[in-house]
Order: sequence, then C-alpha cells, then structure tokens
Amino acid sequence: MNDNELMAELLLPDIDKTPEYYENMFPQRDLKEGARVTRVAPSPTGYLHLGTLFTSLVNRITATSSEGIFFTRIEDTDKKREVEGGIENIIDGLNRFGITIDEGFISGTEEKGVYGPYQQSKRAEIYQTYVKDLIKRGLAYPCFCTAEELEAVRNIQEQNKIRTGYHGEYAKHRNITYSEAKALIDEGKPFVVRLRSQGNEENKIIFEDMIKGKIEMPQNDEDFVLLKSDGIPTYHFAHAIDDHLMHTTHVMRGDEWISSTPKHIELFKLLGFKVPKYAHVSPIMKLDSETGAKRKISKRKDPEAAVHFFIEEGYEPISVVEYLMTIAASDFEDWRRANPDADYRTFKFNLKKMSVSGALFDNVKLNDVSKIHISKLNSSEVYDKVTAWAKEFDSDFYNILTKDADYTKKVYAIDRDGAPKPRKDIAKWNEIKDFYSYMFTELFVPCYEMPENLKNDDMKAFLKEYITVYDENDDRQEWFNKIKELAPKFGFAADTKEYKANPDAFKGSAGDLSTVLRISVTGRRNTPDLCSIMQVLGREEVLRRINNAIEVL
RNA sequence: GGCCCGGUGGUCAAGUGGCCUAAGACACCGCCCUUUCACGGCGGUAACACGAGUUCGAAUCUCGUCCGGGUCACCA
Repeated sequence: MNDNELMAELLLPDIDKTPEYYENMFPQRDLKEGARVTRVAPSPTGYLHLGTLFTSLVNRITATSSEGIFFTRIEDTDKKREVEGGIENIIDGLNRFGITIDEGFISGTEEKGVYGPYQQSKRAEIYQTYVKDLIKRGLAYPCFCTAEELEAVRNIQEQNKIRTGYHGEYAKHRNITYSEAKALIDEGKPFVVRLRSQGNEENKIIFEDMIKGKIEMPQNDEDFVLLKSDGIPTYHFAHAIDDHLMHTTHVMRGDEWISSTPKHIELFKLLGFKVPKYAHVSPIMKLDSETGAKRKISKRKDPEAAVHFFIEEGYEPISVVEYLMTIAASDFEDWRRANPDADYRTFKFNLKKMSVSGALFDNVKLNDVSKIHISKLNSSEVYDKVTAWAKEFDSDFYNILTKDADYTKKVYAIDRDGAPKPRKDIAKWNEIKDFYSYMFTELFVPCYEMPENLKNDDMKAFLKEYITVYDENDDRQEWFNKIKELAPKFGFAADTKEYKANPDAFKGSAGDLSTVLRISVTGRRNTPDLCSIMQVLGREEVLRRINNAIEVL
C-alpha cells in the first residue's frame, strides 16, 4: 500500500465498498430523450418557506413539461439546526400546495423510489466510500485544525486583506503525511476531511446557468470540508454524490448557491461525474418596512415567508401557486388569459422566461389572482372550502356557518351561482366573516349612517310605505319597480337619468331610496344585490330590521 | 472589502441594433353601464439609473460611475 492508501485506511477503516458498488446499484434512469430529472432538497429546519415552495414549483413544472421526474431529498446533515417534525412540515406543505412528488419523501414518513435513501443522514456510508476513494487518489486529506485555529487564520487574512479561507499557504494540513496523521489520530484528535483542490484562482471557470446565462468566476482553490468530524458530509459533497447517484439532470436552486458552484463543478469533475445543468432561481423579495429597502423575504421578519401563513389567512393554495407562476414565467399571464380554465400544469414552462432578478412579493397581485379564482367557484364549493378553513382557524364562525348549511349556501349563491358576471371581491376566506356578517343574525351589527343629503322624515316615511308593498317573492325587476313607483310620492326621481338631468327638482333618486333600504337591512352602504339578500334573509328578518330602522331614525 | 449577479412606470414585466412616439397585467385616476358595491367597457397618469464610447442608428453592444442583491462556515 502506498501512503494515500494507508491514509485512506487510517481515516475510514470501516468502509469496505468502492464507488463502483454504488454506481452499479443506481444505474441510469430509463426515461425518454430530453426528460429532465429535478429535485428539491430542503433542510428540515422549520416550516415550508415561500422560497422553497417557489423553487419546488419551478422544479416540478420543469420535470412535468419534459415528462421527467421530480423528487425530494432531505438534507439533514446539520443536526444542530434540525427541528422536530421538520420533514412533515415541508413535505405536507408541498402536498398541500399541490406540488406532486414522484419520488423521495412523499409524506413525512413515506419514501418512494429506488434511488434512496432520500435522507442524507442515512447515506453516511455512501459518502464515506467516495471520500475514501478520493483519499486514495490523493485528492482529499485530513485536517486537524480547531475552530480557534481557523478563526485565527481568518483574522490574519483579514488584517492583511488577503482572501479568507483554507487555501494555498493557509491550508495548514494540505501536505500532511501518513505518519503525521497517524500520530495525531493515535492521540485521539478529531479531524475533518478536506478536498485537495486542484483549482487555481488565476484561472477562470465558465458555466452556463439556464436562468442567468453565462457566468464567469475564478476557479475554486479552497480545500473546503467534505466530511465533518462526525463523518457526515457538508452540503457541497452531499450534493455532488446524491445528484450524481440519483441522476439529477437539472439542479435548480436558490441563487445564493451561485457563489459555491465552482466548488461543485470541481467536485463533479474530480469525482468523474457528469456535471448537471444548473439553474439558479432568484429569490422572492420584500420591501423592508423599516428601511424601505428591497431584500430577500425573511423567515424572521415576514410572516408570509412561512407558507403556512397563507393557509391561515384562508388563501386557496392554488391561488398562491398561480401567483407564483406569474413570477416564475413572464409569459404565464398571457397564457392564462388565453386559457382561462386550463390546469396550470399544462402550461409550457420555459426556464428562459424566468426573471434574472428577484421579484418583489406583491400581495395586491396575489389578491387579484385569488379573486379571479374564487369568482369561478360555485356556492357549494365555496361552502366546502370556507367551512374547512373555519373549522381549522375560526371555530365560532364554523359553528355559525354549519348551523344551517342550506342557508349558508344560499348566502354564497348570491351574485354567484348562474350569475353572468360573478363578483370578484373575495380573495381569502378570512374576509368572508366580515363581508357577509349581516347575513348571520349572530354577526349582524346594525348601523344607520344614512346618506347626508336625505331627511330623516323622508326616509322614515319611505320605509313605512315600503313595508306595505314589500313582497319577498318579487324578482329583481319587480323589486326595483316598487321602489321606483314609490319614489315620486316622496319627491324622489324614479329614474336616475331624470335625476341627473335635473337634480334640483328632486330630493334624490330611487337609487338613494334603495340605499336607505340597503342600510336598514344590512347596515352597509355596499353589498351584493339587495333583492337577493332580502330573499335569503327572509320576510320576518327583513321586516324586523326595517322596523328597527324606522324606530331609530 | 474580494468575488458574482442585477438595474425598463408604484409592482410584475415585453423587448436580443431600426418595427420603440417603449407592449401587456396589477394598482391608481376619470368616464360609461348601474339599486350600492363588485363586474364589464372606454380612456388616462406613469419607466429605459447616470456618464462616456461603438454605430448612419442604442432600452438593446462596450467601458466607467452609482445603486440594489447574493456570497465569502465542520449551515444549508
């Protein structure tokens, strides 16, 4: 055995397999020409982040539009940051937003597919096998530096304005010999395994990013860590091994990874792997309320960073996804207009149409997308969704809604079922409670703020007269005709045009009178069609409310 | 600070040297429709960061400046 082989045995004595073993175990995928294999590789450190949802969507749709595979892989190599239930949070979140998973973790506990395990903490032996091979080939070595030593070196580098990092003359153990290493290990010193980088900072590396285009950077020359002292790999190494063995064709990830891509490319080449295509996705930004600056959306500062926020607010998952699609593909909105009812998954997604710079998260636009979606739902769909939401987040409201399901559905049917132009006014379910409060006696709060240009006596007289002609069976036309017929009796114009042509001749118009009625019945100036509201409310309740108004005025 | 990436209306953006007197969407404003609101229709306000250069011609190519973002870990 030569020194490198001795070193490999010294460092990883228990590893008895070779890379070939795994190469044979995970052969090429059998997919059609051009099929793209993509993945999302989250760390189970908390809730599903908006950015993760976004990149997952992009990965998913890229795979879908090429009839490829989209899989999940859990990057749990950092025990310190791991959170209880982290895998469930993320995978269930993805499922909830309709991001289907072909392979890998498909729920918090179930794995699917033959390229696993899909959890890095369970792949230690695989990584170590490849590391051992690298050591044998003289491309990796042990480093015994402590955190303090590394820190000290960095300080010196900073003082002397030298690029920080473990490279060149600052790579203390780069030339360590077998016997030196053996002595240290016999002393029980912990070590990491570092790459013996073959790169040179003077040389440029050029790679084609599928979103950003050509990127030119200095080659990596840092002897970065491959295996941490606990034998678990760093992200960089795990990425190279996993995406090679799982045959990922397109690595699409957040653009914070651009700067380490030269490391990854060096690894792929040294390992003899085919370098995947890279696509770096721009982050979703937000305007910082304090500084006014545009910055990456942050889990700590922004509630909407955790995707669960949208669920709590009562957004439809599909609305959020559709909104994200408008950010992901600049031609998506045009497509959507041309295909208003098509499933977004049939949209032909093109990475080239992705924005190079980060988009500001636009809640107003999200609401617009969401309103359009909800306007297409019928009353029983709305009923199902609202009650499901309320059951989870507003139990008082849930009880009110379900007390009389048929009644509640009738409420949602107003201006919706069969309406030629359905209302576009609800963006999320938590708005419903307030929006329709007057339809539920438990929530109704009377309010008699009448138009200022009208006299109380006139309004009172009108309402008194109105209840004598009111018929709950009137259709929309008859209903309004009655108000129009009453109008002249009190000095109001029956016709709006008539009133506008000669406003001084009247106290107001029939429109003003219907406003009086509207406020009496609902406590609001603005509501959906009043005639329908009164029909749903029923004669008894309507009369009760009008009589109350007469009393108060 | 080094290294990357970016900068078109308030926002998302189209744009690949002449078709740009710069598209569209959201938001905003006005008018119309109208029982209110919403919807819908019509119209409007509003942008190529700045400076040089290349060119007959630049939002588009080059350089510089400024601004913004990312990254420099035994974190991902």
